[in-house]
Amino acid sequence: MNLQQLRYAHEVAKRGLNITEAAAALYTSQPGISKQIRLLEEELGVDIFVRQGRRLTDITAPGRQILDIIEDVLGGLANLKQVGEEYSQADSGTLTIATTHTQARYALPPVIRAFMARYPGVRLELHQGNPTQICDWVIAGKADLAIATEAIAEQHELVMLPCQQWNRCVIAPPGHPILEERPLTLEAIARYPVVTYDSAFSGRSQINKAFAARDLSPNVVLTAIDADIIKTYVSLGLGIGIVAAMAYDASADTGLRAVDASHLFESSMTRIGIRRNAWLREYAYVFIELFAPHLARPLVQAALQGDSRVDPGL
Amino acid sequence: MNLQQLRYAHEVAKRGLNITEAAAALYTSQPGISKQIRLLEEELGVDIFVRQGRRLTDITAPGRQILDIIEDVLGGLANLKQVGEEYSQADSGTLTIATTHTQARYALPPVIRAFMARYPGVRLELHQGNPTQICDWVIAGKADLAIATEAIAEQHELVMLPCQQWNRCVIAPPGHPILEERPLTLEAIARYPVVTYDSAFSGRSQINKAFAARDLSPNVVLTAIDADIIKTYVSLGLGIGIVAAMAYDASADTGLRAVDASHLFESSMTRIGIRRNAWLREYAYVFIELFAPHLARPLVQAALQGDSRVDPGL
DNA sequence: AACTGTTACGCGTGACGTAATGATG
DNA sequence: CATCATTACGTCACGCGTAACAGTT
Repeated sequence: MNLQQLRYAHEVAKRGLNITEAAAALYTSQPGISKQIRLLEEELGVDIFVRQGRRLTDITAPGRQILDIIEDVLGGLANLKQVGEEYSQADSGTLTIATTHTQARYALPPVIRAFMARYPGVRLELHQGNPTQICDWVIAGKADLAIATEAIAEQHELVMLPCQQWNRCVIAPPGHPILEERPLTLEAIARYPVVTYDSAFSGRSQINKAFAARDLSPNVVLTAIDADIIKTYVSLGLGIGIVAAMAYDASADTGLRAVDASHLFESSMTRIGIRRNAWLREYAYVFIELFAPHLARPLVQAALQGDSRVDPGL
Repeated sequence: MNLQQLRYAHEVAKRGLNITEAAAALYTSQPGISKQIRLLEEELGVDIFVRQGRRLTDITAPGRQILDIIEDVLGGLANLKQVGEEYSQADSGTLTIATTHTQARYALPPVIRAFMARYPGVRLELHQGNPTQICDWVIAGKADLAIATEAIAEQHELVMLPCQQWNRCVIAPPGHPILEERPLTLEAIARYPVVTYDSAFSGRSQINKAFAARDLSPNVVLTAIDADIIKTYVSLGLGIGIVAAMAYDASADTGLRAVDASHLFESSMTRIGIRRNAWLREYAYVFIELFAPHLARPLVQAALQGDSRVDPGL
């Protein structure tokens, strides 16, 4: 058995059972992969892939289990490298964070500022995407941490740690009648055109749920993936906006007014997602704790080991 | 990086940092191991072992973490092989159980009989040892399951699943005055010479604890690692015995009488120990469920994944 | 006809074993 | 002097790439 064989099988599975594509991705030849996979299957005594004639069409039952284990093993190898880097260059390296616009724009800046001051040698990479992409990146090892809201129903490969709870507010241009509604109701909101998040983002599902529960269908005239866009169009008078409360800054958003809407929508939870069993660099733990002070290192480590007892409240 | 390198480093660490010995154990040459380990260290950029001159004297801090990860990776490889065997020969293979005399003699026979009837093609191996050895065997991959009482305070590498609770009884030759004590007390027991388990076994610690709590020091004249020896000497009149209740069989042990002692000693728990993240053969799950019917497969699997929420009461 | 996986084959690297050397107690 | 790790070196095998071949759509 061979590490390459494991990498090959993994990549082929990842690339939709296409050996040619896997070969290209790994900068090697198709025949090499083909052969090594057959050798692996031979050694294990089980086929991993279903072949119809000369084409891979599916993964066998044992194949699924084998690929799961291979993922663990390859994750372990990545961890080994991390340990090496940690000790050979403790204060330099890269921290890659996959996150959404909302987090990157409103929640992360002070954290990143503090982090950079503390670890000037660490290169920070911020990858922006939707919650699904973000999680995939972390699972694939392309990012160390995912930071998002509602980020996908507990994937097995990821450990999700609760960070902050946040609520929404309704924004409108000054003088808009919605600002006079006391108390603010869903029914009132439903009377005006609404601008809010795209359905893949920022707990848009919470918003839908709240309206659905009252049998209301808001007139959503525009959806965006970030609050800045929403605010822009609300200023233009396109409608009223529903955004994360943290996205409204009274002093900066002078052309807008906001009304708290905590009571209308279930609050959302920002979470950090980390690959299960991942080995994190020292500075990654520091980053996490800067972002969510209650997530102290030992807690995070216990959670990474799959200890579900550790569920740090909020 | 290379699987061999990982195996080498692992074996060297296991063999007390002796490359020569590791080479012998792996049927290869010292220079090969020496070189491959250096290559691994070079690739990771960190020393795993502390060298004083030409001798390995210790493991470095990163080395400890690296070796931990290596253990996981090698465990994964073992799991791959298991999957292969499971599917290539579903009903044949080997199940290796490490256990103590008490379990092997009194608790396991009916289970093993049932198991053998169901899986005639599976070779059963029973390795007998003390709780410490038993756990080590499972961790080292020499055995699939450990079955023991009080088997060591929760090792991180092992998942321990509670199986049965059991109590003790006092045995004595017919006519012995202890048999007339109603109710039986620790003080009464302390008046006679006692024969019981060796301190490494069968919750001997529970016995000590009970006496210590009353400031009594029983006159232990003989300790043994199994109940058969104890019973033999009790029959000879050497003293009274304290054994697991399951070890006394009124119909078979005609030269002995027993008195329940559940109220005197804290009850003990038989547990099954399995390597964390191990991949078990189908028949291993069946065996576990035969032994402890409440330990259904999904429960055991969840526990193996390190899900500590799963703590199946008794 | 285009695409994809498999077989055949030759090359080069790299892992391994033997022998020799260097440290250490 | 015995033990043990490291260096040096030759050998062999295995993984890889190229080329040709064989199914699939």
